[in-house]
Amino acid sequence: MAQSRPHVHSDDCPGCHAAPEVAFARHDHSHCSGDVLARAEALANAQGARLTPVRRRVLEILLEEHRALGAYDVLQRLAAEGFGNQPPVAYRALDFLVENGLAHRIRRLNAFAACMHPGEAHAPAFLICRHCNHVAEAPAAAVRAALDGAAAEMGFLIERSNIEALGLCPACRGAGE
Amino acid sequence: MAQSRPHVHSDDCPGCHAAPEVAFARHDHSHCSGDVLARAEALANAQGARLTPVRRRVLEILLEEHRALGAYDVLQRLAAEGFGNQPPVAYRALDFLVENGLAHRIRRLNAFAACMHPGEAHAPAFLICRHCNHVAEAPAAAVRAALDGAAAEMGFLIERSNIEALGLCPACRGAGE
DNA sequence: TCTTGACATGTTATCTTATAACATAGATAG
DNA sequence: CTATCTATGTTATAAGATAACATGTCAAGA
Ligand SMILES: [Zn+2]
Ligand SMILES: [Zn+2]
Ligand SMILES: [Zn+2]
Ligand SMILES: [Zn+2]
Repeated sequence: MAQSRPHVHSDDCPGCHAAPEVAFARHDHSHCSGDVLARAEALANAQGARLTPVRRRVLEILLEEHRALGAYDVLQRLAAEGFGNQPPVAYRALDFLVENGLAHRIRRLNAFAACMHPGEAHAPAFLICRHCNHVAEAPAAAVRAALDGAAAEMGFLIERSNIEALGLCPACRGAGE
Repeated sequence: MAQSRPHVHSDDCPGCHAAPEVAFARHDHSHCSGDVLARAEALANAQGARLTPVRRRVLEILLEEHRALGAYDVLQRLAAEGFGNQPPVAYRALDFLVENGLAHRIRRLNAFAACMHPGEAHAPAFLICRHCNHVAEAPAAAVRAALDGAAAEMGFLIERSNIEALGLCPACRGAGE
C-alpha cells in the first residue's frame, strides 16, 4: 500500500501544507501519505541514507496511523509482521527517521509522528489537543526565527528545537471543550 | 539559608532578567535564589496554594543547584533529609511547583528547574547546551506570540507550551565546541 | 574469490522515568 | 470535637529507553 504516484498539492489535503486550516479535519490521507512516502524515499537516497525494510515499514506505520505513536505501539505492529520484537528494533528505526528528517519526536507525548513535509527544511511546532488527542504539525518558521533571536541575545546558538503546545483543536473548541 | 531579604535587580545577577546575556555565566546565585524563594512564597500565598515543607524544600533544592534536576535526583536529596523516599513524594512536589508557576519541566531532559521569574507571567524557552549541559531560561514572549499566531491560523487555542532548544552556549562556542 | 570492515538487525538484560492505588496524618471548617 | 478536605507516605507496577553483545548482510579491496 501507499505506492509512489504523481501528486498535486491540494487545498483539501491536510498533508499539503497549503491548507493548514484543515489539518485537524477528518480526511482520507492515503492521498498525502503516499506522496510523503515517495518523497521520503527520494530524500533518503539523496542523503545516502538507507531506507531499509524495517525503517520503511515504520515510516509507513506512522503514515497509516497519521497520529503520534509510542515506540512500543510501533514495536507491537512490527512484531506482528515478523520483524524483531524487542525495543531497540523500534527505537533504532525511529531514531533513524528522526535523524533524517522523516519523522518527529513529540516529547510531551513520548511519541513519534511522520513528518508531513520531508525535505522542506522546516522547524515544526506541534499542536496537541488535550481533549481529542489529535496532533498537528504547524508551519513554524516564524516561531523558530523568534526563538533564534531570543537565543542570539544570550549568545546561544540553536541547533535543534522542540516546540510543542497543548490546547484545544478547532473541533473541540466548537464542542465547548 | 536562602532567607528572604530585600533585593535590587542587578546587571551582575543572572537571576535578574535584566541581564539575559550573563545567564550562562558562572556566578554566585545565592543573591537571586534568595529573592526568588521569597517571591515564590508570596506568590503561593496570594494564590491560596500551600508551600508546605516538602514543596518548599524541593524549590530550595532546585534553586541551590541552579540547574535542571531529575525527579530521582530531587528524591535522593529529600530522602537524605528525612522526607519520604518514594518517587511520588518528589513527583507530587514537583508537579505542584510546575502547576503554580514556581518551576518548569524540561521534557528534553526529563528534568525540572526552578523558575527564575515566578509570577511574571512569562512563556519561557529553555536553551540547553549540548556540550556543558547548562540550561538557561530565555525570555520568550515574542516566541510565544509567534506560536500563538501560527496556532490561530489553524483554529487552535494554546493553553500551555514547551519551547526547548539544543545547541551551544556562549562559552562552549568560544572554546570551539 | 576471498577477506575484511562497515553497517544493520536481533536478542538479553537492565535501567530510568512515571503513576496507580491505598493507608496515614494534618489542617480547616462546622 | 468531628467531619471533611488536603497533603504525605508506602507498596507495587507500568511505561519508556538504552547498554552490551551476537548474528547477519553487503560491498570494497586484496
Ligand atoms: Zn515535519
Ligand atoms: Zn480536539
Ligand atoms: Zn520561568
Ligand atoms: Zn556550554
